[in-house]
Amino acid sequence: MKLQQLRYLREIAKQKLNLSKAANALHTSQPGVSRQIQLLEQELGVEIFTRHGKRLTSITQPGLAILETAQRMLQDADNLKKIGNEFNDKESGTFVIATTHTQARYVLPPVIKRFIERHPKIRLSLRQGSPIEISTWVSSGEADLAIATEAIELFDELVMLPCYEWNRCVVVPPRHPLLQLKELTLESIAQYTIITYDFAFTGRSKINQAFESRGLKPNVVLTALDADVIKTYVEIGLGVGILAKMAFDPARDKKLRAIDAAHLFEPSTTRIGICRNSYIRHYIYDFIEMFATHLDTETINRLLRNPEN
Amino acid sequence: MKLQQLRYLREIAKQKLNLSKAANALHTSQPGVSRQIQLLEQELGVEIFTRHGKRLTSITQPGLAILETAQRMLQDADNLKKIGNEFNDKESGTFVIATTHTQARYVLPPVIKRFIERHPKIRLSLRQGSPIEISTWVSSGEADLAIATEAIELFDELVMLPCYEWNRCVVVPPRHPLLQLKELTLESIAQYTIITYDFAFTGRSKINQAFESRGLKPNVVLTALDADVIKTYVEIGLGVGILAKMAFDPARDKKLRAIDAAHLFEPSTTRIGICRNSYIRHYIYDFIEMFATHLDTETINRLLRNPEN
DNA sequence: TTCCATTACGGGGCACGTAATAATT
DNA sequence: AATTATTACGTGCCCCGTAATGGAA
Repeated sequence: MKLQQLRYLREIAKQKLNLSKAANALHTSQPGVSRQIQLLEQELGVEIFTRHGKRLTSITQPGLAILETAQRMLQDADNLKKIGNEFNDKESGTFVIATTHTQARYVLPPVIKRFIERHPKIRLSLRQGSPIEISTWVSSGEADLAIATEAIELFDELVMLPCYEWNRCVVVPPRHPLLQLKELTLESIAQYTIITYDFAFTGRSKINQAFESRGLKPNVVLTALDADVIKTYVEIGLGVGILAKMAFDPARDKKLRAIDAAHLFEPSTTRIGICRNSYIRHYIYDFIEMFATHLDTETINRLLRNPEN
Repeated sequence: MKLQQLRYLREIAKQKLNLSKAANALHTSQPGVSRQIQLLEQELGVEIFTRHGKRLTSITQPGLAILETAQRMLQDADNLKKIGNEFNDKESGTFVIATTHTQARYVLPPVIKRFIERHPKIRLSLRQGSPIEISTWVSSGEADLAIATEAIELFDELVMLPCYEWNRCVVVPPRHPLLQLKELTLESIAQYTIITYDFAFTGRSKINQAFESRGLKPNVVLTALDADVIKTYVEIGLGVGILAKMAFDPARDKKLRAIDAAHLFEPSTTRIGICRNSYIRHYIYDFIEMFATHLDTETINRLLRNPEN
């Protein structure tokens, strides 16, 4: 059994059973891949794929089990390389953070500034996407870390590290009637059209819950992928915005006013997602601790071992 | 990077850094091993071993990390083969149970009888040893399962599945004074010389605890590795025996009398130890469920994922 | 007809074995 | 002197790439 064969296998699965595409993606020849898969099947004594004549049509039951194990082996092979780099040259390497707009725009900048000051030789990159995309990237090894608020509990191979809780605010144009109220209520908000995050994003479900629990049906006229869009539409008077408090900056957003809404919605927790089986280089530990000071190396390791404590 | 290289690495570590012995154990040549290790070190960019001239003297820090990952990869490689066999021929295979005397002699026989009736083509073997040895075998993959009562919590890579609790009894020759008592007490036992299990065996520590908590210093004249030896010496009048209740069979042990001692000593729990990352063939699930009916496949899988629930 | 997997075949790289060497104990 | 790791060197296997073939859509 060769690691190559497992790489071929993984790529075929990734390319939805198209062997030619897999060969292409791996910059090798079609026959080579075909042959190695056959050899692997022969060695293990089972068919990994079902074939209709000369097409791969599906993965067999043993094939699934094999694929799963193969993926872990390949990840470990990557880990070996990471270990090599780690001790080889501690201060260079790559670091891919997958995150959502809100984090990238409002939370991460100061952290990243400190990080690149401390680790100038690390090639850092940010990949922005939806929570689902983010999780996929991390679990496939394309990214090292996910930072998001929702929907990353779905992936088995990711371990979630709670970082901090945050609340929401309501943003309105200056002189908006809501600014006159002594205390902001859900009922008063519901009188206006609402602009907020898209579903499956930054704690959107918490907003829905709050309104539903009071029997209110808010009129959401626009859902956006990021806070900047929301603010823009609030500015032009399309409605009131509900967004994460950290996404409002009085110095910057002079054309808007924010009203604290912490008492109206459940707080959300932002988490770091990290692939359970991946080797963690020292600068990644360092980054995590910068981002959430309570997550020191020891704590992280404990959480990685016992996911649910 | 080649799996062979990792095998060489693992074997060198196993042979305490003696490269020649490793080459021998793997039925290959010394230079081949040496060379491949060098290539691996070169590829990963770190030294795995420290060398004094031409001797391997120790494993470096990165070497340790590499070794650990390599071992998991090799185990996964084994798992792939197991998966192959599993689907290839469901009813043949091998099954090595590592266990202690007490289990092998008094508990396992009926279970094993049923097992070989149901899976006649499986090559089953029992390996008897001390709890430490047993754990080592399972964690190194030499055995599939450990069945024991103590000391198997020490190995990180083993998951323990609690099977059943058991208590102790005191065995004495016929017409022994202890048989006249209305109720057996630790004080009355302590008046006699005692024969029981060796340290680190079948719940020996529970026995010590009980006496100590009453401020008693029992006079243990003989410690044995198994119940048969204990019984033999009790028969010849050397003292009273304390052993697992299941190790006394009135039909067989006609020259002895047993007195229940469940109220004197904390019960012990017998557990199955299984290597966290190994692929479990269906007949092994089957065996475990025969041994402890509450451990069905689903329960086992859950425990494997969340070790401590 | 096109796309795609498999079979056929040849070349080159590399893993392994034997032999020789060097360094420790 | 004995043990043990490394270097030198040749051979054979096997992986891979090109070309050709055979099924599916």
